[in-house]
Amino acid sequence: MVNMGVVSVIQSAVSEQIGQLFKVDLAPSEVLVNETKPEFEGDYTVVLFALVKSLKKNPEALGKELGEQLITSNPTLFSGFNVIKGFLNLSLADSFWLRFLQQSYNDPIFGRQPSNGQRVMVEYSSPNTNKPLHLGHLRNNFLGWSVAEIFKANGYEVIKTCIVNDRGVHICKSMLAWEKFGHGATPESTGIKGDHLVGDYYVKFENELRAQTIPVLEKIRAGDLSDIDQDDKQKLTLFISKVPPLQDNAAKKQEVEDEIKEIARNNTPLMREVRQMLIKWEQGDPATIALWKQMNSWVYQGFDATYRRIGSDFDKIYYESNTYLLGKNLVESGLKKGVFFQKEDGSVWIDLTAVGLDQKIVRRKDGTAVYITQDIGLAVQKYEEYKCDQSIYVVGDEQNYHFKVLKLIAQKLGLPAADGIYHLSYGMVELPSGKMKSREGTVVDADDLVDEMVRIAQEKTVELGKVQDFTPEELKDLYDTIGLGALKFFLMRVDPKKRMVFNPEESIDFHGFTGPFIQYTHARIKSILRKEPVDHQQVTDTVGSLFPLEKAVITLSEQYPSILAQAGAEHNPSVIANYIFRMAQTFNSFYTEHSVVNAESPEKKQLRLKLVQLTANIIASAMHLLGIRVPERM
RNA sequence: GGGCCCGUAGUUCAAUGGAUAGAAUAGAAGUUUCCUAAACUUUUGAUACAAGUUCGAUUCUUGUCGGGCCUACCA
Repeated sequence: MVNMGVVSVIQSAVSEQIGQLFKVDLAPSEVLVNETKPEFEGDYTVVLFALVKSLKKNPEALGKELGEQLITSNPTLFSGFNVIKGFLNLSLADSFWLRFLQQSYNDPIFGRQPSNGQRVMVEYSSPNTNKPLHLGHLRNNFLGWSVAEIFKANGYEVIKTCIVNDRGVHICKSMLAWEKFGHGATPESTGIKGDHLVGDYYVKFENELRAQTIPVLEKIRAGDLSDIDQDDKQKLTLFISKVPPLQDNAAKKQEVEDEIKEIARNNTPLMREVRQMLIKWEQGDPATIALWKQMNSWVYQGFDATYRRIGSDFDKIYYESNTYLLGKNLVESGLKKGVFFQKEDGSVWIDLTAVGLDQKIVRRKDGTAVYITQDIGLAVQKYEEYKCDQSIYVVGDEQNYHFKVLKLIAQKLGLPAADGIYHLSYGMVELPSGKMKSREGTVVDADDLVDEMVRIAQEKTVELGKVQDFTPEELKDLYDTIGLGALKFFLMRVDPKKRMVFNPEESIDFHGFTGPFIQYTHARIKSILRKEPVDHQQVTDTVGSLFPLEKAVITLSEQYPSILAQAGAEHNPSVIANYIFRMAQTFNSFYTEHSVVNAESPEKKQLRLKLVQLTANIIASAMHLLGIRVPERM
């Protein structure tokens, strides 16, 4: 890996000295180097315990010997050391930090890697066209966009894509409800944003469906199955027979009851009508297609506005209506290769029991492709179009199993795209009251949330009254910057893999571990730089030794390139969020303790100006990778 | 029934097997003649439980308890 951060320099130096002193081969990556804890003297610490055994030395002696050897062989790097228990604490020479500062302070792309010739695709957002975006989509969009930028920063060419789920029973629900209850309503006639309008009819459908389910369910409970479809009758009878033995097991009983309810829902007149509509859509019925196009176009107008607002963009958009038939020919070739097998009824399956999974259907008995087959087909199409080395799917963790199977099938089929499949799985966003449920109307709408954040940013800014000379356009821009910055930072500061709780009260806070805190740090630096230009002359050792807080800021700055590498390797923007917060925090302490403009000497002033400029560059760069803008003033 | 994931201060989050488990917020106490106080400083407070591996465990293993997700010829 091309990471010549100081940590890897130390690792190499230790590895080399161990080799010379003890004739032992130790890879640099095996040397454990940590930041020295603040209560001890030093900058970085080599942890020696692991070496003690193989070298047969006691930790103290080993540390002393190694420390002396390191200093004599690297006099420009190390200025001192101490050994406590098994920890070798190394101090790095001020001149080293000054050299680093001189090289980096004016580098606008500090930390970014040159092109590595690799191409990666990031698929994210992937909305359904039957309702507007919500809080969960925001986490997805922010993560996807950010990971794409992080990969660019690590030298990859990136293609951002989106698969729009524009067909299927869900959109038919909105269409049917609009037909029945819409009276020709349009976004223009109602003044409602297109995606919200369509979503309203989806809700209307669900409400109507709930009402229709009640009598069906009552009839089932009364033992009358005459209204139930043939295919469902058997399942239903089975479930009903399961209920009485489960009286003591509330959770299990609920599960079975839910299954029964689901069957009841599917046997309402409304659901029958919706399925009829889907069949008409698949047959290409002109009226159905026209209505579908009409309503989807409303949704796209709405989505476009939201995407523009939150800063999501795509290089290529796929539509499920164009891709849902893909993958059928793969089934044929899979059968020939013996990867798949056919059951008596004609359905095609793959047997994954050998790797601890189940059998999975890949083609229905009626010959149509299932979801996973379409996904494989799309993966192939993507590869043919872009030949990406990696294909990252930003999809919620409820689909972990799906992607595991997807990759396995692709590998068994020997597809060239197979090994590059990576599921960036993220946890659900929950509310303090629990999970968001669209059927219960507890979903936090994306547009509403953004509006609310921006509104609070405005309120707070007006209250502080620091930018009263801004034009109305500048103010609007600033409110957007702060409001969206707070929201994005809040959703990305957590490890993507983990579930997270969104508390509306706390997430609108602009203090502490938040986006605005970091934006504010940037604005204060810019204020200094407006007052005093940076002198580009070489900093020399005559400035005197570095104060702890000066050194702390430089040390953190130096870590930025390896933080970017780590964030990329882990597909994890929260690494950057945590880092940049720590950077801002440390800088603020420095800012309070030491004056830049009124520094003790002209040399110190120039040193600090460079330090301050480097910090501003890093903050702007890191925040950009999170999709967050930083203001000149706030 | 089977599989996967998660339990850390009141709350929301950190911690490649390494030093006395870090932050933020909430609570308590301070800091504006000085580059923007959306800031800074001090302070109270946590590894669900029980064994095991290890010089050393929040981290690895097993069990218990508590939560989530998957296990559809839905997408």
